[in-house]
Amino acid sequence: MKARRDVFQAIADPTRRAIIGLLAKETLTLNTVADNFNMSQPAISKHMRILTECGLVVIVKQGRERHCSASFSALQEVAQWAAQYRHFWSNRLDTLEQLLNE
Amino acid sequence: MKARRDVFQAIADPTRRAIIGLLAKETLTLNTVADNFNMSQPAISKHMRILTECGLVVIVKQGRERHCSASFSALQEVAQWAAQYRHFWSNRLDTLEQLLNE
DNA sequence: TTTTTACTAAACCAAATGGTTATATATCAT
DNA sequence: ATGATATATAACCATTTGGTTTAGTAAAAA
Repeated sequence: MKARRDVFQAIADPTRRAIIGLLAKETLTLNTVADNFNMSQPAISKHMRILTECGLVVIVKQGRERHCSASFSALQEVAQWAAQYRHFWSNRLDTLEQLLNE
Repeated sequence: MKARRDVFQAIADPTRRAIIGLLAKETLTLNTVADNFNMSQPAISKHMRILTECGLVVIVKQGRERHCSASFSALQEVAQWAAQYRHFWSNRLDTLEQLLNE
């Protein structure tokens, strides 16, 4: 697995986006997260590792359990990247879209 | 290559994000785009195909040239997905809001 | 102390990704 | 008609991805 994680690459996977969605509601243990998906616990463990490596999830060890919480500040990079192009779809359509919609 | 394209997966690659950045300034032919990167023309052709498949780029054939323009409405999905978690990092909301209101 | 439980780590695998080079094709210029 | 240009397509390749199963380990429960 790659050493340095990128948040854009982390959210590319739908399972990982779903994990973030779950953790937005509440902190969950790794196994509880895994219960929500149709895949093995080690698979979720791997996804969780990717999410922690880019700062989207923080894991707190509590006994034998791993309590996973989302850390949304890492999403700012994504939000800002998308937002820089916002004027292209907000006030007006870009010229090409205008052409296509005619 | 996968049949159905996902915008999250499309923007996961830094080269493709850079292409979007270029096309935000102006419409460019495929070769002109390729000139901006240290990779072959077929490589850019492939990236462009992924970008068109998820609606982020529209290509207009003009003679032997392919005029590529960004179509940013596909980014709304990304912006909205990130925005739903915005209140979690709202202490820095002012910065993002400034950006959005530009 | 023994056995569950919660998780990690390792070995493995098929498929996808991101690149290459070589070749084909259509259009434009001469 | 011939050659150059813009791009596509194909074949190929190494690496990454996303999953699996099978151990191992540490903590809790019995």
